[in-house]
Amino acid sequence: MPHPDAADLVLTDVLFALSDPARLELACRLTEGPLEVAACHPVGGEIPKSTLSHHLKTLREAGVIRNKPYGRQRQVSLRRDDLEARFPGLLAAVLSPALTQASPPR
Amino acid sequence: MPHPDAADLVLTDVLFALSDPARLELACRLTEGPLEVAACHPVGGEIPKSTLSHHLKTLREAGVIRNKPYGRQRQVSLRRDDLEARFPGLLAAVLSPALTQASPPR
DNA sequence: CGAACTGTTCAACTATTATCGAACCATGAG
DNA sequence: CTCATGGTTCGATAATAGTTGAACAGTTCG
Repeated sequence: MPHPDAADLVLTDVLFALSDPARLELACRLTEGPLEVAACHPVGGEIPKSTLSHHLKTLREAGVIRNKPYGRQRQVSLRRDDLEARFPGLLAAVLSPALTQASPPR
Repeated sequence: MPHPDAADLVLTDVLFALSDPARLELACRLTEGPLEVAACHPVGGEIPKSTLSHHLKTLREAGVIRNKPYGRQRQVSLRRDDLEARFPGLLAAVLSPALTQASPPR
């Protein structure tokens, strides 16, 4: 299961991966810590496994997340350091408005 | 020719608009100042007018650029202040790596 | 007015992306 | 080994995005 090197991250690929509401929302939740794939379903409700897996693949191939075996499941985590090294400030700038938008208004 | 209000800018739309290499490169050039549409062609070479107009539409509808009549042509400009107000730091985080990537490597 | 100039819109086509069921693969438990 | 569990991959279809020529619209100049 291939992950791009930190130095090879492509900005347009990262932006594209985060330009989908479901993927952006997941990236936000991953700032809290790693999740198993089963916990990566959108907040609204369950989606088919294959659809979820496709979104994870998009994020992984762009270098936004890491997806590694973890016992009989897999652990999904945000590649914070790699993203910060390659695109300083980007993650904060993208996720902070998304987080405030997600939190309950008032 | 509709432009979204600054308060209505949608993050995923902005990210999507900037996730295309040609559009991202144009956004970079617009940091230098406004351009006429004819000057918005990608650096590599000319593209059909209708294709260029389509990319400008994508950027405009996302709220990244403003496109206003200017004599017999149109002036294209970056909506820096509006973007900064809605998504602080985003533009800098996105364009600074793109700018260094564009400048001659050494 | 009428022609030239600058861009946008339209319509058709192509290409990429999303969605989802079914088949498949690996791991751990019995 | 066998079976259940947790996820990925495959293949087909639907939806969205990109590309482009041609037609159209606004502005300026003669």
